[in-house]
Amino acid sequence: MAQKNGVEAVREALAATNPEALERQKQQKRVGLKPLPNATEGEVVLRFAPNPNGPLTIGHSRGVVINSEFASIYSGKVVLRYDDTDTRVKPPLPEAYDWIEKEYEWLAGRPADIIIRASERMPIYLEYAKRMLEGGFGYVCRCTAAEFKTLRDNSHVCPCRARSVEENIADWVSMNDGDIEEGEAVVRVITDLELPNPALRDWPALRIQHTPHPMVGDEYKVWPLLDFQSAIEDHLQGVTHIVRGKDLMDSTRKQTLLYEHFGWTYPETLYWGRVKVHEFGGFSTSGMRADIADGKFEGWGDSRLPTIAALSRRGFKSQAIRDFWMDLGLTQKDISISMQTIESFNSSVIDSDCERRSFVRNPRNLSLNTNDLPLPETLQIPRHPDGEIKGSRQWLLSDKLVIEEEDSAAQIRLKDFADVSINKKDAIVESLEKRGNRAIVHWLPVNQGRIARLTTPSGDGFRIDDGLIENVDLVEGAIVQLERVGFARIESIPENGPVELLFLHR
RNA sequence: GCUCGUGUAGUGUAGUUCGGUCCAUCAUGACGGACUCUCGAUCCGUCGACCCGGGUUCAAAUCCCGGCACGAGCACCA
Repeated sequence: MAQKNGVEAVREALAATNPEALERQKQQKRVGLKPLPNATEGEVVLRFAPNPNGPLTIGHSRGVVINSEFASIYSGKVVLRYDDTDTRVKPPLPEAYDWIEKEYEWLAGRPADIIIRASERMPIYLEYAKRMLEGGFGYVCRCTAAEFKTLRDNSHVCPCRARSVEENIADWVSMNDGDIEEGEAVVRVITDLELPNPALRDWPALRIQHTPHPMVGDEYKVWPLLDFQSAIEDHLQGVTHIVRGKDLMDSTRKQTLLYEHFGWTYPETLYWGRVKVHEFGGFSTSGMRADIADGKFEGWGDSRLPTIAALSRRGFKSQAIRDFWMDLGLTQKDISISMQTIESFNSSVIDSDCERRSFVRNPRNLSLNTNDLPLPETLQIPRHPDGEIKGSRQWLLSDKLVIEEEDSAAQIRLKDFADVSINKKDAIVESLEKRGNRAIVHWLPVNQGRIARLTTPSGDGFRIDDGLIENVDLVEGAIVQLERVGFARIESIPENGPVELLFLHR
């Protein structure tokens, strides 16, 4: 119509039939999370359930941020639950429980409302397993994994299903007594074998593990798998909404089947997609754990690792990580993002309260030739160029100074000081006023500097820049912006030896 | 292979429920400029997208059908 009769004709037609369409606002980007389905203010219970086989990674931080944000929107609660019911494949790391608790609090800005460890609640899960067997909707399967897979893939009934409740209970007791070896029995949930997704058919709920648990020892011989433990616990904690990765979609379906057996209603469930960061690839906790053991990394806080510990150590603020995830929102799309994006959020958070310092890499020594011009004895340089931080740093001028070798040019401007020309080992002052468009470089009077070393994660290793840092109010742990270099964290200021600087980002 | 999910600029993201000034939002990025005694910050501008093909309709990013691509699950891991 618009083509034939013009836009006005469309307007008129719409005015007659659908006036609202004309008043539509210009598009705007929705900010914040979409509302949770079926959520009641004050009654929302969410959960964040990591495996404590290592500290939290960037990947986990999405779960912390999204769940805690929803909780805050609805004045709800978040249950921090340690899913530590695997003693062998991904065994828990005892220190990780405390780490995760602290990292959760750091990321969310407040502690989790409830903290529970699955391994401490084993009697409950075992009791529910027994009820399942007694109720006839679960059975002990003595097939090997391979045998069962063949049956399952062909929708054939496992012969173990035909056994009586009494036989099942007898096996169950033997399993728990440790009389059946690992791999020789498993408890399954009875489902419809015609389910289109083979993964759901008679799925395994508990298996035998004789390896001692790092936290509770060898008290239990039968351990629940994630889908069983998680399902029971979500119900017990009154979880109303589950927000998790979409790799767990099949878990939702399995757990829903179990809920139906028990007569419970499954929580509302939302998902996010897989995330990769260009610089890191995926975030495998087990992989990192192995690499650390192999000595490839210095520890969980190694600045090359995508752990929260490393990020925080380098100087990323939790606010930036929250802003980042909130900007992404909750989508099921698999994405691959760049650290640059997170860095940009971090810059916005830290720039206005980071003091500036001069750090001269690869220093070239020069003598200051005053050229008979009257020079001040000291220089006053702002701590922050935009006055976000009041006050100035004071430099005592001396007759020796350094610039970066790479900045060597015939004529340069020593930032906040003077135009000089370089002649062999001399820096000859030409003017205190800035004239022309010569390059402005950062520099340092030699006696104002202190030996320092800047470490930058680079590929599999590190890049080290030795240099001189401005020795004014250096505070261990502080993040400063090294002029023309980038943000860095002051790692340590030893009595003797170089100040250690860890590069953050530009 | 089977099951499930997802496709909007380089990267992310809004809009899709309920079709309508949507020549499609915002951020980040790249490029250019202004400002600034940092290569930072700030400001201005430019670039750049509805997976493909049909269909319904006055009108499709949005609804329908069919493809294609990508991802995940198919563990006695979480």
